[in-house]
Amino acid sequence: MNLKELAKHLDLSQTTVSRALNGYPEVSEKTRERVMKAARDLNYSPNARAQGLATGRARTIGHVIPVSTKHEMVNPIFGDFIAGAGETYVNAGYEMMLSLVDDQREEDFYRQLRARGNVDGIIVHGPRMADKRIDLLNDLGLPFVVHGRASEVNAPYAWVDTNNSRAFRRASDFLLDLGHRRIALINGLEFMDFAFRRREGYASALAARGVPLDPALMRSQEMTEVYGYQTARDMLAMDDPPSAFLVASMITAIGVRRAIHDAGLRMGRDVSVITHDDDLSYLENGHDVPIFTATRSSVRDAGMRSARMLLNMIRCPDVRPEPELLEAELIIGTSTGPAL
Amino acid sequence: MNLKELAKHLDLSQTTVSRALNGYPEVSEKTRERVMKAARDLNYSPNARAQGLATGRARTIGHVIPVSTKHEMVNPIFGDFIAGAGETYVNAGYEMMLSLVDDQREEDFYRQLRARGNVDGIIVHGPRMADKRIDLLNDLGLPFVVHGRASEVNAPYAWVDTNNSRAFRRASDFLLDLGHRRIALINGLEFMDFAFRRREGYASALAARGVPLDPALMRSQEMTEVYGYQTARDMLAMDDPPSAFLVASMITAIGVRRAIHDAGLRMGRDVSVITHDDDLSYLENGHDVPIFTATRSSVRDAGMRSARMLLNMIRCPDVRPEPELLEAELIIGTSTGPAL
DNA sequence: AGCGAAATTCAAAGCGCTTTGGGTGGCCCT
DNA sequence: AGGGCCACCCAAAGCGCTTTGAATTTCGCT
Repeated sequence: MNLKELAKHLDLSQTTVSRALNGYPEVSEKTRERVMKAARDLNYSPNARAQGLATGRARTIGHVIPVSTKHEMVNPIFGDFIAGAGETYVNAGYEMMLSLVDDQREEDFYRQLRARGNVDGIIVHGPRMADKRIDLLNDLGLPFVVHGRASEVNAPYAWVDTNNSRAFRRASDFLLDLGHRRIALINGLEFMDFAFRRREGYASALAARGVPLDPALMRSQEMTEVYGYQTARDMLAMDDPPSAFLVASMITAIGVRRAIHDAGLRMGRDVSVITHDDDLSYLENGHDVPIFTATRSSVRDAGMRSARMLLNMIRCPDVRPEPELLEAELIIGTSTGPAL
Repeated sequence: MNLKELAKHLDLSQTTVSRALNGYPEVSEKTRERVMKAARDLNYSPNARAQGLATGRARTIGHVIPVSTKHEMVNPIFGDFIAGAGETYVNAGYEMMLSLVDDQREEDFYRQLRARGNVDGIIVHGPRMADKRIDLLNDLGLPFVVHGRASEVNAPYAWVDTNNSRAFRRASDFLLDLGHRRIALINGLEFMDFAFRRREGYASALAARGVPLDPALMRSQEMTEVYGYQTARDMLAMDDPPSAFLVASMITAIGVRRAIHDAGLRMGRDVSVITHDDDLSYLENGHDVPIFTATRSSVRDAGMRSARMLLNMIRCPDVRPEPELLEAELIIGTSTGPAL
């Protein structure tokens, strides 16, 4: 069933039918009703490609997740981010296209995305510190929103980000206030911008109290459970072990907790742990009492905000969007206590 | 830059340029070279929508994830599945479209997907036991592959699934062999097909040894960490607590482990735990020695297989694909031991 | 009844590509 | 020299929609 057939069936021109369906005023209410009903009955939906070709807009948003050959893990926050964004798209009548792109051929990929015209805008995931993609996308003139930021990029661009440095500075202060001085940082990969910022927050807090940074207490890796376990285990076995851990994700923190247990210690008494909590749906941080003291910021919410921002940019191309900096809450759980 | 411009630039017809780019034989190697080079230089890529309109194929696969208003969690396995499938699509020149669809309006949604023609095929996620979608999709004639199966559906369809009942039967047998008789099942939502099958495997193993099923030891919920924790905590507080837990996911098993620790018990000595392990990239089950005894089946691999199967179906519409039943490995870790 | 404006409706062009159904020229063969 | 066959290239139609510009109908008023 296509427009032509529907029009013939109704004994109307394609023009009128198209206008009736798209809510144009030049068509009488009576015929509009008639057209709508017929469309429903024959369950007609316009062909998206044809519509796109005619209008020049794809009504599709691209989500591009970089995968490097070395680190091909898909960040577990992805599902929740998508859930938040997806909801927004559905309501606005947009589709969501997903692309995993090898960071070797990123540039090519974005150019093609533009040329092939299958998206009206894109969401950039996992920005690196001096991410080349931002300048490239600005050049291409394709609307985009970055989930996160790229520290060394000066050009303006739209982003939605958690205040990572502030969050980790507060978390560090909290531990310092409890008397901790040997505080380990179990960070994400530090070429990722968020991880870099978290380290900055941590470092500035320590510096403000005159606590020297100890490279032996700072690790940076992909945020798996095993990474948390091994790192904590190794650090706890040091001559001068940390009394507290600042951890970049719940998953990693769970590994840290395992190492603490294995070492026969108790979390929150013998060793303190603060983690960042993305508020993932399947990984609630305890129910009544939080397990981990945590800096919490909902990634699902970030997804919703990013999507909304991007749709606005597409709708009104000339208003420059205000970036959104989301503050993380500091949630006090049972995983922290005074230094012994 | 579009085909017309490129053709004019080369002083050739659109036909020839199109044919040169698409590898048709009716064009001399010399001009093909020339066309290719020009396309690269001017970085021309054909407009996907126009191409789709002309060919009638979208070169896009839809992934449909059901979200109910009650259970709006996105399954954490999703990222890994997508990673597996995505790789396959990239190599085949296909795009991936994601849709979150409320299970209230599923039927409508699939009809529209078909009518709007923005995908050539779809992957069905999270099949329920008597999933209506399968009959619907068979009617619609849109190629599809189900990740999982739907027990009460008789019509033939293409699927890729783990042998969940076998896996849980083996796991149960393993526990029974160790002398356990009070074995708790902490399952996923049992209207989900995989969860139903797992319970069957568990039940049949117990039945075969004459161990009666105890409803007090069987729980069915969305597979979060907190669910595992609360359930295990409650069960361990029973007068006649279980000596072993059979758990539906690593995340949930981590909650179970937490409850065991909190109760002052040791996993693998005082209480045994077996979990299903989807082999997620960020949640490796220990490094050298597995933490959990587990039934393991890579969901990433399932993603790759599903994608390949679907692409084959699209390529050769008349060969009926062979469904793939993947056996889970039983990995022996440190979380199980003889019953006391 | 007649006129102009407003309300409807329509035919046709165009979006950027693929593909059908010819053309044109070169070359071999008789 | 002339016919036939390739190899190569082209013009134009068509995919299903939107939108422009024009045609038709309706209606209020004088």
